[in-house]
Amino acid sequence: MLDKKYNPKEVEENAYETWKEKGYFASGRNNGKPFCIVIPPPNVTGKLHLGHAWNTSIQDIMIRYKRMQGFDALWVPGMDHAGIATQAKVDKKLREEGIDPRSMKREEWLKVAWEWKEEYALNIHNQWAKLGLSLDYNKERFTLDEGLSKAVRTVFVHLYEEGLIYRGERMINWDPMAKTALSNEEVIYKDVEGAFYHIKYPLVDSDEYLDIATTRPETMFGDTAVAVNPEDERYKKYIGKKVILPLVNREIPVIGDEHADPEKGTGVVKITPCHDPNDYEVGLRHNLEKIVVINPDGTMNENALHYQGLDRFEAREKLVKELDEKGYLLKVEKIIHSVGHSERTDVMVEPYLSKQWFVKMRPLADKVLNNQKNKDTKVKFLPARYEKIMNHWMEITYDWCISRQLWWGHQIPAWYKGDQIYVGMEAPKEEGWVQDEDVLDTWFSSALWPFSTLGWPDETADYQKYYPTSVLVTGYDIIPFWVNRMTFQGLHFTHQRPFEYCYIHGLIRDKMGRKMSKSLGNGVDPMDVIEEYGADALRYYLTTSTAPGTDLRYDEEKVRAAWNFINKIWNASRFVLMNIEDLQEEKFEDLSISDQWILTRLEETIKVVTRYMDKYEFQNVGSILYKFIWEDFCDQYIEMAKFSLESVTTKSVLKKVLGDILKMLHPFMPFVTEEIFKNISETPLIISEYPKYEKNFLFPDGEKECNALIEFVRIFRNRKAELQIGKEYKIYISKPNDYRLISKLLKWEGKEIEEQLSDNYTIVEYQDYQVYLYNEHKETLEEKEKKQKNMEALKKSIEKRENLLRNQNFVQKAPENLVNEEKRKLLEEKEMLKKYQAE
RNA sequence: GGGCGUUUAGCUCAGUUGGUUAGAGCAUCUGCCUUACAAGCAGAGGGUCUGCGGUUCGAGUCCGUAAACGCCCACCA
Repeated sequence: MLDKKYNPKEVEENAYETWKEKGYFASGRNNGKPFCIVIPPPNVTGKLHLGHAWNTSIQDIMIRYKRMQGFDALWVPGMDHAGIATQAKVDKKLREEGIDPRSMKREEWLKVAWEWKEEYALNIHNQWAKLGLSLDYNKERFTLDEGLSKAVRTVFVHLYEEGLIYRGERMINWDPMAKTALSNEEVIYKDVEGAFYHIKYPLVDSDEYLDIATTRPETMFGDTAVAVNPEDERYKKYIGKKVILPLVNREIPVIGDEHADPEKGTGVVKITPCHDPNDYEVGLRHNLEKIVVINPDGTMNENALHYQGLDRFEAREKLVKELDEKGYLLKVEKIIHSVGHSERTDVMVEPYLSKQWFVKMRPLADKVLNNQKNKDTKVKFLPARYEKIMNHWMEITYDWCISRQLWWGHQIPAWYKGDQIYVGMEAPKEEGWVQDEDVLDTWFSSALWPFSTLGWPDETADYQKYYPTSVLVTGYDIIPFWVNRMTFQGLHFTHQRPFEYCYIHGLIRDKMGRKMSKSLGNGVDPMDVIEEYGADALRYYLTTSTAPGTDLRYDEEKVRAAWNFINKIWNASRFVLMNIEDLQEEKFEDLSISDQWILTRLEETIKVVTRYMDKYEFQNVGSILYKFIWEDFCDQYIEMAKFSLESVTTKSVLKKVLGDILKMLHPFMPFVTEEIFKNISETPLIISEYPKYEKNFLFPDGEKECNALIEFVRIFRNRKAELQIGKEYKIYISKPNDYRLISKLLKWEGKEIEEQLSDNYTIVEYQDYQVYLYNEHKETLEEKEKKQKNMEALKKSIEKRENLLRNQNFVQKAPENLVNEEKRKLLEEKEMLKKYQAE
């Protein structure tokens, strides 16, 4: 029997271990159709946040639902090594211990990193358990494990051989803090305060000068030209002349190039090929000299005169001062402009000329775009509009810079010997080959996740059975990083989409709608929420509060409301359990109208819930179950059942309805439902069969009759409340009917009288039910006003309906049942009005 | 500059291919300790569905347009 109070801590304590030990999370337990989800692997950098809790709860609902429906459900767990992020954290930890991480040997450092990984993996496992996620731990993978590394090398070698991976010197995004290259997707543009520095570049052999506006004066040491637009009347006469680079006193040419926009700045732009992507292009067109002035760590190098060794921002400040003192600074205009920042370290990204590995994107992106045109093979987004985001990125794509100057990751399978280069699965056998020091972008391995976790490139049984996967669940923010890349790698290497559906959810925000972040201090730890309200309440709240694809504002009040709902279920279950203790064999004979009503409502609920579950519209499932359980089952049926608790039929119905409710709720709130279900079944709920819509439990006549009864009770209570009648009243039943159930429901404290009295009564009626209600007090003034209002509303409604029915367009074009319905209502309203008038 | 989203009750959000009087939770008001649950029960009030125009017998829903807020992309000397 259940405790008097619902206590999530007790309920959730041991269930997870039991499920896990008994093997219920494991795939391959039955011969059902495969249903597979691979978890978006969390980074081994920290703890899971609310976004993870949301993301994984959604997946667990899908998996538990399909498992109960008899699918062979596989949910693949795993984690991501998260290159830059993890390396940054490990380095930070080492520095705090007084160790310079870069002074370590690579192997030693990796040992520390793996220890870090183990520690955080344990942490994540504990959190998954708290959340109740039914992951198949037999299949767990890590992006750096052997199998996945093999997949990574296979893909790299293949793409290289196809010419889709190349090595080249390009302008890339450089993170001076992590000292590594980044892909374009890892650069976040932020508005920052900066300035246009107007600098005087004197023309050679002339008193004239050009006014150059730049936001980055410190790169001037690397200027190798000044550009004007060839169409610009103001400046085209200077093309071919030379200017003197201030302080450096180097002569550089004035060139004509369309990159110079007459509308922007002063119309004259300095060209620094090594420190600006556009300037780099200009440099190539005009064959300009390339001068690097900034070191990989963001300090100025030997080309920056006496600024050598200074940090780039410090150098800027001092240089501007010097230019001013020497009369080269014309003016400083403060501006707000957007500047690229590293996603992980948040430092300003430096455009940098560097030799890196790239994936040639165009052919791969085209595969995605073409595939999305095919209805049968495309990745189906839920909601569908997110397909546009994928397509957009695939249209504008750039070559993907995949090499990272890090230690934590898959080392690039390329070896060098002098000018020779070898790319292969293993190191060349001969002496003297040295492997590329760099590792691959984390997303390079994540992109293979849906098939590498299932054993690819080997044709394993799992790969054959579960691939392509059924659904991928992720937030819209990582479509460009991850969804796109999985899709093109999947299409290229497995010739199939990696997942049939891509279910997109939003981001979690705080109550004010702001992103949760450490700096704002508005983050919420899901473990704290679980501690207070339980995982079931958190899961139900997260998964039923918004429509797919929209953001969620975290609101503790709503978690409390979810808790409340569970408490209600708990109490209703207690009531049922304490009354079915002696039930031997279930019988569904001689069903009362209330039995028929709840059974019919149950079947209808099963039908609709199943439909929405199949569409993954959990918000709708949530509200339907909430209504059915709280209003239909608790407020109506249980109240009616109280008057026939000794009946085997009533007990049977209570048990059946409760059982099916628990089954439908289980994917959302696995712990509490399993705990209650123990009391009514030998079979664990997690592997029980999901309810099926059964027509032989539909009783439309009984349902209708019971609806009338419920409606009459509602009206009676309503009238009684309006008339402010207390316990003292008399009733006269004017139409013969079975009023026993009603009298119990209404707790008619008043006296039933045998004949009708003449005054101070109100008729309460609905369909076949009619009673005269006598109160001690006269009708109040408000009551009269109310009646008047009702009459007016009725008259209006009647008029509206009459007009509608007079409209031949409506009568002819609208569906017949709708027209009939209108007619029926019109009659009903007219009759009601008549009665009002008669009173 | 290009694209997307949001705008519905005091607050947070639902609202399916257009079809009863637009719903829920929380909050508010009234009355109840009715023995599963007072974290509850029975009732009540509260909406120009952002504005304007159109299509339609009928629009919160479809189309056009304007506004506010938010997001993504591009540019940013």
